[in-house]
Amino acid sequence: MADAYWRYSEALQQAAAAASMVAPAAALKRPRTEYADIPGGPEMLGYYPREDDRGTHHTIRDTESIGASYDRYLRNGVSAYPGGEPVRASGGIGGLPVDDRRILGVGGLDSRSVGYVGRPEPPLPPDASNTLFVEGVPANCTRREVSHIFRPFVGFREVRLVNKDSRHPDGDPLILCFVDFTTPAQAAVALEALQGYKFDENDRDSANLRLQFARFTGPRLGGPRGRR
DNA sequence: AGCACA
Repeated sequence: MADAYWRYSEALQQAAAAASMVAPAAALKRPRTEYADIPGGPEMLGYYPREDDRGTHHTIRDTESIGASYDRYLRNGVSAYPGGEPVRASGGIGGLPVDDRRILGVGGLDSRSVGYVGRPEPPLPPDASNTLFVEGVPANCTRREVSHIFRPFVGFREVRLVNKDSRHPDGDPLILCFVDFTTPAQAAVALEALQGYKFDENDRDSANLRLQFARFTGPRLGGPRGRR
């Protein structure tokens, strides 16, 4: 898992470096002659002894070229960088099916929850609800502990734990968990991010969380077995 | 479909 994460970081750096190398805008805005006579010029980027001559403009230019490189990187995608295996946007980190688009695009249309890089929000499933149904919570788990897991997610409202008897007479008591979010989109973010979350990373039992959208109880939704 | 609270 650490391996996958490491490769991801490396891919980002290499992609950015490659993009800046070939970006024509960068070549135009950085004439070789400017630091051809400066020993170790490229390493001195951002440092100018005579700031009255060079400061402002060059700072802006550097920012622009970096932005251009990043734009190019975004357009081409991670898999465009030469060499190495492509890193997929939905690549699982340590087996976790984490979709970084959903994580980065937290909140989506809701301007109050903007705080990350804006990305188009993936379509929500038709059964999406603002409440998550969570299975796999250990029996000795407290409400406070579950809250610690879900609280960082934008739109988190509250968590409810419900004790249920095991179907088997000798089984451990089961804990059902419901987590409320403000919007279904915010619930979807937490669902994707915490799917398969290992509650105890040491315990061999390592209860994994299974998250779904809570289904609506009671008479509605087109009758008892209403499939539209 | 081991889905409850309002």
